[in-house]
Amino acid sequence: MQPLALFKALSDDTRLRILLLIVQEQELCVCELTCALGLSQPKISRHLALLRQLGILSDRRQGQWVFYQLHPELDDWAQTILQHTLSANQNLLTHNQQQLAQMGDRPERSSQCCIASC
Amino acid sequence: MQPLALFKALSDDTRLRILLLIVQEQELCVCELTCALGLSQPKISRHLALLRQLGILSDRRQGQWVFYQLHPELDDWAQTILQHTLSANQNLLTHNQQQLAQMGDRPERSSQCCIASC
DNA sequence: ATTTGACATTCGAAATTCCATATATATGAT
DNA sequence: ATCATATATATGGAATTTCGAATGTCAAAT
Repeated sequence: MQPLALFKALSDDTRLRILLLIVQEQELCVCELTCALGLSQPKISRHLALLRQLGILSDRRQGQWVFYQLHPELDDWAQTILQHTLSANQNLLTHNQQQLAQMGDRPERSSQCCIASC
Repeated sequence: MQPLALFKALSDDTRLRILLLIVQEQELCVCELTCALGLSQPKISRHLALLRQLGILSDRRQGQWVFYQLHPELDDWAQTILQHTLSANQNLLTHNQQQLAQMGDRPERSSQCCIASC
């Protein structure tokens, strides 16, 4: 991951918030992000596609939902940048986290579920 | 310094290199940057003006030359981001550093000079 | 098979960013 | 004063990015 590519990805408010929220929450689906950011679904989706193509995020489908998380093979330095940006700027996400907390009917995760039924 | 503002500043190759070089070298003047990056003087100058207006760089004039360094009041987290980006991507600047090393007639610094003559 | 909800993609318009060229200013030396 | 060097700014156009609206796709449920 070239520094320039990472910083271009981070130079848009929507993408920056998406990434910091995901760093914070580990994994979020499109509808949760749409709700947390209060933006249209196509807009969120377009930026997620960009972050996926860059190798910053990875996605997994679970039924109707698509969950995004940091790509497991994202360079250490990039992960550190994100982590450090988050912890030094927690206040930025306050409103988004409230929106997420108020959201009803959030989909359940079943990735690390019990053995048999999966 | 808002994260978005910093990342927008870093999302251009010229500005990214300028900043990383300055982090590495502490202080550089316009002609040194022009030489190290192999770009036109107006181009360098325009990006420096932008970084100055954002409060990322500060400048001081010394005779004919204007030297730029990281703004002393730049947020800690921003400095950390820059420092970490540099140390994890030293290879990016190899060519620029060679150009700088080959440059003749580099201006002398006299900021921390002796008492009387200044 | 159809419907529904979640998500992705396409397209043209609008906004932003970038650059090259030209020009202006400041300093030091003659 | 004048000239050369170093640096700054202004302008116009090209290239890139972003967005909204409409449309397409996929999976589960009926």
